[in-house]
Amino acid sequence: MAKNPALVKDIIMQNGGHLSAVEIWECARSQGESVSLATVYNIVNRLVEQKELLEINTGEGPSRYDARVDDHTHLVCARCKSIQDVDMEQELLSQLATVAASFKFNTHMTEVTLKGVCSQCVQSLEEK
Amino acid sequence: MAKNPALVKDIIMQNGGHLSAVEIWECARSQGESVSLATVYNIVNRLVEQKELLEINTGEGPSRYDARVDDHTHLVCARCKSIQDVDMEQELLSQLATVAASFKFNTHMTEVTLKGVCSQCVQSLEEK
DNA sequence: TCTTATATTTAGACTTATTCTAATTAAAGA
DNA sequence: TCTTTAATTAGAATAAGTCTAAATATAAGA
Repeated sequence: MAKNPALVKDIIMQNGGHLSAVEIWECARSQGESVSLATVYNIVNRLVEQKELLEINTGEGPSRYDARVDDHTHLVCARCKSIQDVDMEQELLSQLATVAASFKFNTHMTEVTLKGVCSQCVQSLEEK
Repeated sequence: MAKNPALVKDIIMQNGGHLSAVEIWECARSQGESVSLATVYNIVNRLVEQKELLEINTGEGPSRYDARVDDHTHLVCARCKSIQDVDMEQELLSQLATVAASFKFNTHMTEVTLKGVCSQCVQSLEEK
């Protein structure tokens, strides 16, 4: 993988923005990059620390890494496991920050996740 | 553990409301209940399905189970790993639901988690 | 009651996701 | 070049949870 953690971000962006470590690894290998899974984990962990990637944990399956790192909401489909990014209103964010501050909680990051069924899955369920 | 999944909920409530399966298990044993970890997992999984417990996944360490199941926000401390429940304004919830609906996303549940440092940890950090 | 059927519990093997370790390889300085 | 430092690696180790098949308990029927 050479000196290129940017490649990891590229791979993620070229593939919908939300990949697991194993998916990144498979993808890198399929493009002829010789890299070990351990290195992929090393790189994504570093990028997460540096806030260049966001780690998403849906509570099922492996962590996935999001190339978009600004505050936003995730729509996680329980059926197809897809993750959709949605903008978060600044107002909503500041509301949450205010609540947290009232508990003297020093917020570092805000995660908003809606779990449910995405439009495509709703549709394919209706067709049956 | 006899015929008593209610015991699991009791244990959780008597211990701050947010326990992992292993913690529930240890606690049950320490009160003289003979139960295996597999059974604890069986019970909590069933209770989560029945929406009598909420599974919380902080992305670090094991899942924890929350005895409070209505929509609310979690303040997760990165330092001491504590989880604090905070009421969620209905307005905020409906805002999120509206956004999701605009993507034809069929929301089943809403998770809002703020990660940061809790008041106690902020304090003990300042003392140094 | 005894017998059988059904449900619950269990220990331990297994799986998955991830980290750790120690060896190897590559890069950078002197 | 030789030496030091950093990056990468394979594979072992760990953690969390599930699965399986046997054991145990419970319930139901005769």
